[in-house]
This record gives sequence, structure tokens and C-alpha cells, in this order.
Amino acid sequence: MTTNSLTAEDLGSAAQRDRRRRILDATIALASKGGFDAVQMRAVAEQADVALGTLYRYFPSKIHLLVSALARQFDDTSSMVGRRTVPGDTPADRVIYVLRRATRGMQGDANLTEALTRAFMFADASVATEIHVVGMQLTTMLTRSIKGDAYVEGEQPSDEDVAIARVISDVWLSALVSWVTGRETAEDVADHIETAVRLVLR
Amino acid sequence: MTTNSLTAEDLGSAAQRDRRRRILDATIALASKGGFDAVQMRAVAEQADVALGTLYRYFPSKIHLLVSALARQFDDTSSMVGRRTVPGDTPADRVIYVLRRATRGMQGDANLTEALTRAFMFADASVATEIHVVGMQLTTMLTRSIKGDAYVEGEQPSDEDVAIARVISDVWLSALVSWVTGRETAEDVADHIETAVRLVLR
DNA sequence: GTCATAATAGAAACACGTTGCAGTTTCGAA
DNA sequence: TTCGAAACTGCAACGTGTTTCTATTATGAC
Repeated sequence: MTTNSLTAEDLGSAAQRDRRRRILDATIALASKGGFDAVQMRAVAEQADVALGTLYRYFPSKIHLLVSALARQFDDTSSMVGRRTVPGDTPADRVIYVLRRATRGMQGDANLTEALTRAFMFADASVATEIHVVGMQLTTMLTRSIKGDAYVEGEQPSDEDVAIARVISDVWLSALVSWVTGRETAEDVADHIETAVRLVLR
Repeated sequence: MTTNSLTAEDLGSAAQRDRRRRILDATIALASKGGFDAVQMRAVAEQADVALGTLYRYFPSKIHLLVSALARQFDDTSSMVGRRTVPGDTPADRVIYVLRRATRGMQGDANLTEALTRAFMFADASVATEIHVVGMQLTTMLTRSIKGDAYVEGEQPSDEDVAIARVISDVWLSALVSWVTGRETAEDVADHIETAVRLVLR
């Protein structure tokens, strides 16, 4: 294994950085238009204007590609949403507010959500790094919501808060899967999440 | 659509019932040996001694096949475990006991677990029926554990118990995915589940 | 500027899920 | 028993993820 695939850290020249960007752009565009099935490697390569072999040099599988796209999306969103105080009087209210917003956002681009969620659920250990990043972003978002105004930048949340955030993440992920696979409606998902949040944050 | 696929209810002749059994046996055997990837439709057909087209007549996709296998496994296990009182003094203890047993059982056949879990997470709306069956089995198992000796056959569990069971199912499923995809160890999973159960059942 | 090395393009080939089809067998009704 | 419909077999073919290979182009050391 003399030549590895290019990672986010080790992006060589400007041309390579640009190729990587074009590939992820094409991925998002295709996913947004037709979901997981529409993200076909040949189509991504063509739309990004790279050869198929090059695509595989940058991302060793379709799953890596989609999870990397997910990580970039998360980065973009969280850097935009940034550090605004979460409205709501109780932890439960704040968490529900945040999750409702997130869920609504994902409903707005159902195909993209389906593609990224499926990839996330299918990802194996070789994608653990990217997955972990996404998990941390989610936990941070939730513990911040739980603490509300009491949140202090850099301070460690309590073990219990982390445990609660984790349970809520799990419920949210399950609900997301139910939704993207067409087994539950958006209302089902919202109700289910709200019930769960009020249960663990009572 | 004049000819539908054969469902579990509409199993025609004894020969057809036997074909179905052979197919599911072959599926479990292959999954147990090599996981999701080893369950190849041609291999299943050959091992079950049916033509590929026949396999697809019984199960319209690999996902249907695997989820049906999962449902049968669940049936077998729950009919074996049957109606034995769950040990433990508190709901949390009983639920943890049951989940530990289940988790240990799945670790004992990691490949099979990986295959069935992946199929479950990938299943779309066309598999909703089979999925629903599995979900009900899981919920029943958990509500029974929560109630312990107070459980009465045929009695409806309370809304809160169902909600709790559902949250625990979600956590368990997420943990399972983390484990089968190699992102967490079995100990991680056990700890995580125990924390979650004590949180919602305090 | 030259040259070795790595990166890319382009295209063929492979693997496996899935579909389609022609011929054969099974099965139930008359 | 005979007949027609449904089920089954065997096999070829297609689509898409993945691999592989050769020729070409970009890059960086000297």
C-alpha cells in the first residue's frame, strides 16, 4: 500500500483540493435530486469532470463518499448556525425545539437526507473517523440545548447530560431511518421524538 | 400484477412450505458463515436447491429475504424462551437482564447478526410488514420485562411502558449498528445500553 | 530544461443483485 | 385421465459498484 487515498487533512495541491470539492458538490447535487440510488459513481465522476479511477482515488467507496459529504454538510451548517442561544424554558423544550428545526431542515431535502442517512447506517469501521466527528457534533448540539443559557463554552457537560444526549441521538437516528425508509411519516417522527425527550428529560 | 410473491400466511402446498424453509435455512447458514456479503442470491438458490427465479418468487429482494429470516429467528427464540418469568427485582434490572442475554446471543454469531442488522436498517417501505412484526416482537419482549411478574397475558401495556420500550429499542438498535459496523466493542454496547435503561427506568 | 515519479484519463472487465424468457413440471378442475 | 394454468428450472442479460490496466499528463528535484 504505497499510495493511500487522499484524506481531508492531506489535500495536496490546489488542483486536488478543487477536484475534491467538485466531487463532493456533484455528490450532494445528485443525492439531492434522486437520493441514494441516484448517487452513481459514474455519474458523480462525469459531473465532477474526473475519471472514475480518480474518484476512487479520492474516496475508496460510495459509502466513504457519502459520509464525507455528510461531514461537510454538518460542518457548513454548524458553522452557520454557530453560537446562538437556544429558545425554550426547560431542557426538554429546548431540545425539542432544536430537533424540530433539524428535522424540518432534513424534510426540506428528503432525497439528500435519505442518501446521507443510508450511507451513515451502512458505514463500517473504515469510516469510523468521519462517523465519530458527526457523532460529536450531534452530542455537542444536544448538550448545549439541554443546558441552555447555563452553557459555557469549553466546559465539560456532566456524565448524565452526555448520557441523555446520547439516548436522544439514538432515538433521533432510529426515527430518521424509519422516515427515510418510508416506514413512518414526518408527524410520526416528530411525535415519537417529543415523547422520548419528555421521557428522559422529566 | 397477476402473481404476487408468496407471503408467510399464503404458503400453499407442503412442497412450497418446504421450499420456503430450505431457502431460509440456506440464508441463515450463509449469513452465519460470512455475514451480509456472503448471502448471495445465487448461492442461496443453489444451497436451497431452487432456481434463482424461484427464490425471487418467494422473496422479491435480498433485503426481504434477510428480514424474513430475522423474523423467523425471532419467532424461534421467543417461542423457546416462551413464558418464563424474567429474573430481577426492578424493571431496570429485568430489562438489562433480557438485553444482556440477547446481546450475548448475537455476539455468539456476529456474522449472522451483522447480516440481519444491516438488512433491517436498509429495508424500505416495501418491507414494512415484516419490519413491523419484528418491532412488535421487540416491544412485547420489553414491556413484559418491564412488568415482570405483574405481566398478564393479553393485557395491553400502558402508553408510558410502550414509550419506554420504544426508546430502549431505539438505543439497542443504534448500539447494535455501532457494534456490527465495528465502531464499538461489545463492552461499549453493554455499558451504553445499561446506562440508557437506568436513565429511562429510574 | 530534463527526467523520474505520481496522478489522471479512458476504457475494459469483473461481481453480484435483479429481470426476463423459453421450456418443463406440477397441480387442480372437469 | 386430460387439459390448462401456475410454478419451477436453467440460463442469458442488464445495471451499477468496484478493480485493473495502459497511455497520457502534471509535478517536483536536480
